[in-house]
This record gives sequence, C-alpha cells and structure tokens, in this order.
Amino acid sequence: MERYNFKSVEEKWQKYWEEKKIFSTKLDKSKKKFYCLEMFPYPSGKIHMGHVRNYTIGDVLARYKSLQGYNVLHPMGWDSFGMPAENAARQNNLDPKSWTESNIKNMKAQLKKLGLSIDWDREISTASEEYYKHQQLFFLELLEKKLVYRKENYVNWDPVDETVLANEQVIDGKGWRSGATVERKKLSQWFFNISKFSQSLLDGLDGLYQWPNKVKTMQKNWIGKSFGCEIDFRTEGNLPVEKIKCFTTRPDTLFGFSFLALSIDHEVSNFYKDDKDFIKFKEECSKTGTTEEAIAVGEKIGFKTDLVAVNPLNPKQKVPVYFANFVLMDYGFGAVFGCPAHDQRDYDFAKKYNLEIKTVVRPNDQDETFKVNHEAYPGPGIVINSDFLNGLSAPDNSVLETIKILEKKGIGKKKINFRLKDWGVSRQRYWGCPIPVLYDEKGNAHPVPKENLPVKLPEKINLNVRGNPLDHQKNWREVEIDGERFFRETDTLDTFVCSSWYYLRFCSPNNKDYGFDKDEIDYWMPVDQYIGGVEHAILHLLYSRFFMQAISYQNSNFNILEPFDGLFTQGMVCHETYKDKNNNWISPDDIEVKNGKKVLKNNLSEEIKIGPSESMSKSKKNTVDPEKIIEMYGADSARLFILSDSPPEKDVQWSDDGIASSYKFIQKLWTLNEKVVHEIYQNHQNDADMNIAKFTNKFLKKMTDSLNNFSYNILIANLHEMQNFFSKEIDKNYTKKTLIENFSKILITMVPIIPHLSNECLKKINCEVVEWPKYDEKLIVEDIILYVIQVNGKKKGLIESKRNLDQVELFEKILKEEKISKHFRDKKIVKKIFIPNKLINILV
RNA sequence: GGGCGAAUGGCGGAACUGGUAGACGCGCACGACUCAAAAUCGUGUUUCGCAAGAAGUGAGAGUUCGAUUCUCUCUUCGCCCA
Repeated sequence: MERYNFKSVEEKWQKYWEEKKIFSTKLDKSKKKFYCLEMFPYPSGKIHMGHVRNYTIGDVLARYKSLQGYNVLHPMGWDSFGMPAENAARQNNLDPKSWTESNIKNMKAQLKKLGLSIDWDREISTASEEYYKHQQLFFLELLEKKLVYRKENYVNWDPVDETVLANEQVIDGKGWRSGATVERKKLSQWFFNISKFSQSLLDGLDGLYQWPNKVKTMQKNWIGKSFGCEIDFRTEGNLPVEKIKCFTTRPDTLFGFSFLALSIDHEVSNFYKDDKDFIKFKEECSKTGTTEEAIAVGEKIGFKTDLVAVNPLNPKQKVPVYFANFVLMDYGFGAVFGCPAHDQRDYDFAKKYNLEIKTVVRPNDQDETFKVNHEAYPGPGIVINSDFLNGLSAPDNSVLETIKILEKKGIGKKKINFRLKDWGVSRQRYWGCPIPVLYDEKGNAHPVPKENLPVKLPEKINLNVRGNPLDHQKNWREVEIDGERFFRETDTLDTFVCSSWYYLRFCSPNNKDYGFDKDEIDYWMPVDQYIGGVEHAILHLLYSRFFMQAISYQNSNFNILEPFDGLFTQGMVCHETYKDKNNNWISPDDIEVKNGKKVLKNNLSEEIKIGPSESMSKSKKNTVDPEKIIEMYGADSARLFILSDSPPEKDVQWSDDGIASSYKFIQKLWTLNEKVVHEIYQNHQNDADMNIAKFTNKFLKKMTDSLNNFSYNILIANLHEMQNFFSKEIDKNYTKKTLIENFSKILITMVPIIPHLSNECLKKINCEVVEWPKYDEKLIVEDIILYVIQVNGKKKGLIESKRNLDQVELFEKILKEEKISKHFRDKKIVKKIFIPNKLINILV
C-alpha cells in the first residue's frame, strides 16, 4: 500500500489542468451557464487566509456546478490600482507598476497552488491600460448621459500630506499617516449621479431573493429614504431674504419651533462673506470633520444672523436664524428648523444658546403636563401644546395631517428625501485611472476626444513630492489640440470605479474596442453567485449596482439592472492572539508548545499570554501564511480545514490541531481508497451489498443538500461519517463491482472539495469523472424505523420496528416492553398521539 | 441612541417544515500495538447519580400532547449606522 504523497499528486493535477485548459470556458448557448465570481483581490503581494477561504468556497461551488453540467464561468483578476502601491513605491523608491506586477505574479502562483478551477485566460488587471481605457470610455459615456458632473465639495484635507483623505482615513479627527488635524476644504471634484437612482436602487433590492437580508437592510438604511415635507419659512430682518426652504420629517413638531439653522454654505452666507466674525466662525466649523458621526459627536456651535423666521402655523411666533455646524448642505436644502424638545442635536444647541424648549409630544404613558427634561424626546406619542394639532398620534397621523394643512396654506408640500449622496470619484493620487478630461485656459472642462483615448498614466515618475504627483508632471499635463492649449485633469478615479464593472469585463476580456461584448453579456450575465466579505456590503455592492443601471440608462440595446443574482458573504478567519511579558504582539510562528504550555521559541522559559481569537491581521501578528500551510499539509488539507469547522457565513477559528486533523483525514481517505483498489472480494451478492448501496445513496443526498444550502461544514462532517462507516464495513464481503460502483460516486462528490486527492483516487480505480451522481430515492427510505415512545411528552424509550406500523400494532409492541410500559401501566390513558413512522406520545 | 443578528458540552459547531438535543471535528481519559516514545487503531466523553432515574439548548413567562425551533419580556455579546 502506498502512502499518499500530496506534493507530487497536487503538482501533477495542477499541471494537467493547466496544460489541458480544463477550466477555460467559451460561450455555448446549448448549455446552461453558471457565472461564479469571488471578489477579486488587491495584489498586496501575498495571499492571506481570508483569500483561501473566499476562493475555496467559490471553487467548491464552481466545480460542483460544472459537474452538474453547467457551463461555468469562474474567472480571477486583480484590483490593482490603489494607495498601497503608491505608498510602498514612495517608501522604497520603487515604481508602483512594477511593484504591482511582481505582486500579481507571486499571488497568482500562490492561488494556483490552491488548485482552483479558474479560467486564467480571462485574467484582468484594473491597472492595465487594456482595462482602464474602457473605463475612461464609460466615464465619457456617463458624462454624455449627464450622469457625471463637476462640483465644489468639502473634503477631508490633510494639511501636512497635502492630500485628500477618505473618511476611513480620518481617525479621531486626525490624518491616519501624518497625524495632523484634518481640515474641511472645498475642492472641485467629479461626481457620479448615483442619487438619481436612489429609488430604483431601493426597489431593486426587493428582487434580490438570493441576497442575505442583512446586506439588503444595510443598503436600504444607507439609501435612507425618508418621508417628510418641505416648508417655506417667511423671514424678516434687514437682509433681502424673504423666505428659506427647509426639509423636515417632523413637521408635526412645528409648535415646538425655536430657531432655524442654516448650513454655513447656505446662500444666505453670501451676505456675510466679508464679516470677520463669520469668517472666524467658518474656520471654527472647518475643524469638525465632514462625516455624519463627527458632526453628531462634535460640539454644536452657531452664528446668529440678522434674520428672524416666522412660524408658518403660528405667525405671531418669530425665532432667530443661525448658521450652525451640524447642518449639512447636502441634506435637504441645507436648512433645518429647530425643535429642541424632540431632537437631541437641536436640544444641545438650544441649551447652549438659551433658546426656548417647548414640549409638543408626550409619550403615550405620560399626561399633558409632560415636559422634556435633560434630553430630547424623539419617540412616538400624542401631540400636545399645539393648538389644532393636539391629540393626534405622533408621528404617523400628525405628520400627514400637518402636511395637509401646510399644503392647503400653500407654504409646504410632501417630499421624499434620500440620505444617499452623489458619489465623489476624484482622488488626488497618482496610482489610479486618469480621468479623461481636459481644461482650457479659462478652466472650462472638455471631454478628451474618444479617438484620443486612452489617457495613459505616465510611468516611472517621481513620487516623493507633496500632494498629487501628477500635478508635477508638466509634460504630461499640457496638451495641444488644434493649436489650442489644454491641461489634463490630474485627479484619478476612485478605485471603487474599477471594481464596479470588472464582472462585465470577465465576460469578454479580450474585446479591444469596448469594455464588453453584447453577445457575451447576454449569455453570462448576471453573476449567478457572488462571494466575498461582508465589509463590502454597502459601498462596492451599491456602486456596482449603480454602474449597471448607469450603463443601461438610455441604452436600448442593453438592459441589465442587477449585476449579482446571488450573494454570499463569508465570515473572517480568526486566530488566537499572543503577547509576551512586555505586551508585544507575538506571531504564532515564534511560539512553541512545551509541557502543554505555549512558550517563546527563542526563550523557552518565557510563557506567552494568550489573548482572544480575533480576525487575522498583520498589526496583531496573529496571521498564518497560507503558503507555509500548503507546503506542510497540501492544498487539499488546507481547503478541507478552512471549510470544516464553521459555517462559511460565520467566522472560523484557525487552529493548528484543526489543520493537522484535516491532514490526517486526507491520509485516511487515501488508505481507504487503497483498500478499495487492492482488497480481494468474494464474488457473490450478499447483505453487505445492499447495506453499502443504501449508505451511499443517503450520503449522496446529504452531500447534494449540503452543497445546495452552502452548509459546507456539514459537507465535511458527511465525509467523516462516510470514512467512519467504510473503515468499519470495508472488511465485510462486498462484491467488488458494488463497492467500486458506490465508492466511485462518493469520490466524485469529493472532487469539488479536495480535487487533487479525489481525482487521483478515481484514476486509481479507473473511473472517469463525468457528472454529479444522482441518488435513488427508493434506497433512502428506511425499512426499519426507530419509534420514539413518549409518556406525557417525555421520551421513555425507543422501539425498533418495521416501517408503516399502525398505532395499534405499535402499542402492542410497547406493552411487551417492560421498561417503557411501566411508566403508564398503572395510570389511566387519556389520549395517544401518533405520528406515523416517527413517534407515539401517550398521555396519562 | 437606532437597525439587524446571535446565545446549545471543556472548545468549534449539528438538529430538514415544532417530534430521539449534542451529528461531525477538536480536546481529554482509558486501552491495544511498542523495550519506550511518536504515529496508528479501539473504547468512552452534557451534568448530577453506584444505579434505577432525573435535570438540561442565556434568564423568565406563554402557545402546544410535545419547543433549541413559534410569541412576549429581560440579560449578554457581535455587526452595521449614528
């Protein structure tokens, strides 16, 4: 009997798959298609366990579907633009392009070692000119459709690095790299008009039956549809302003109105642009970040204008108008009416500036004398102190009623508002897709003529400059067309743009003229199963959905609205964390087990402090390198383990014992197969044959069900049960034919999970992998049933008997069982509940 | 603060539409093989109890012949939004 040599077997099959182009796919309308896509990686240099998990889950599905006869598209590519390359290049005096390319080469080799069924002929890299030139064309098309526009907007500005920061790069109000206090700065930027599709992006969610509800809820909240009304507030004072428009979801609290707050960018601010105090106030405001959270947490400050606003429901009431830092120009009309009693921000503001706090809603369990105290009451209840609105239930009835009244008076109207803002795509960075726009000497923007695309990113430039390196590329920036001088846009596109359409490119990666082929798209799209981390639940998935709609918009020959039919979000890979006596993080690689205790490798007397298991991260040093694992245990063991311990949608704990156990299991399977190949069998039919056929059919059903439900941990448990069964039964007298027939089917079900071992085993028993084995329903039905006997709902025993016994027969059997019948023999039987082939419950 | 979700042995986790709670794996214990160890194989492993038996799925209630599963209240934890 041979011992299993995973190294040579895995290499052999990987070579075979590659040389025979087993996984290369072509459009074939005679076959049903299945598009299986995993989120493509950023080429950081090395794959991590998260990739192993993501791509193993996808590979199991792709291989399973392909065995089921689908024409499977399973591509892979690289999300290769982005900051890490630029940072790495800057630090090490490298070129982002070559840094990225060598990372891709390395990671591709690592992925190949996992034995993934990927069509590498379709490999794409978003940083390649071949890819981004199509993206530039899309940009121009969206510009033509007026879905792209330019506007001034506030950004998080790092005054030390002279660069714009994304919200997640702002930590406690400071730049993540420089540590400088982040400022609000106005810059002219390009925007995608995603808010135009707010309603349709919201509606689309209803049709996504194969998406986790969690993700749909998150997107729904992000889009943030709210129902309310816009109100025109009449203003008085010595400025030529007659009215101010506000949006509110709570017009019913108008009687609690005590101030009107404007964004500092509201048009009224034009009257104060030379006012020294106002300029100072604006500076003050710019110190707060632009995120909603920063605004909510930060101190609320205001600047009193010379205006007063009139309460539309109570014209006698006139309240001051302020500029306030908590009002955003993007939301509503950049103006809100303040009702301190029922909104916490308004409450904080009113306290600070000594404004009236009038309670106009009481909770249902309070009476009319209820007064807001210490904090605002935003909850439901009954309207009070509000003249003709009194007694209405808030907010549902009272809001509708108030809107009706305002509409009748002609000073307000019903309005739907969305929280979703337009997508700012300008990034002041080098390593991204150039925005195909030129500016004339007056600063007017012009699209780059399509025939002049692509706008190539200049290579091998000096990155050690402040701000955007492209600003310093004079030769690249300046362009002459028909004798006129133009300057290139130096901002590049947000990398989320690249990942918003890559799933289309995979369908026709070699089309030189356009981003995709219509024929190919019609066949392959939508993605049947998309698999990735839940961290992309909002942005990436929403942007991709938007992009699909934007491409289909005003496009009669193309109409796909949702790119991803099914979505699966896998959990993270976690590992214990370790610290030494000085609280430094310690890598698992530097630890050894001695006498059952974990100690430092280079100092065996020092015991390690074991911390909680957390998601693997470089900063906590609790990572395990997949390459080393594959080297030690092989790809099949790694694949098996990463699937086995937890359901794929939940976090999984990496453990050394776990991977070792998977490795042992691979060996056991091999040994089992060797027995099947070499054992000598008697050549006559007997009971054991029936036994093995029954087991196999039940097993096939379980495997099929587990695969269909994404219960991959159960899938592995099934394999263990199978191994336990055969290791006991193998020595019985099977007919060789029966054994091979059944065992080969079992091996085929293992192909998606541990492809190298199972293909090798199948070869050894001379069996071709043709299709996913079907099971025989007749062989799954048990003849002998274990009936559960309950007395008053409590289990008292089990009786083994034939199928389809009726109640009377079963009861007779029970009476013969002393152990069970003693529980009810002396008592009066009130009722018997009988579930055929399952249980009987005797009530006494 | 709001939304969503989760809670089952020493640990990770099973249990399909309410019907044998703890599949499978890890760990642990004992045994076999061995001069010995490792590896391997076998047996056991929710708790209490010598046993018969009883209790038991975060806590408390409810619906039901029967609840890990359905309903309500609470506690804790996680994620997202603020």
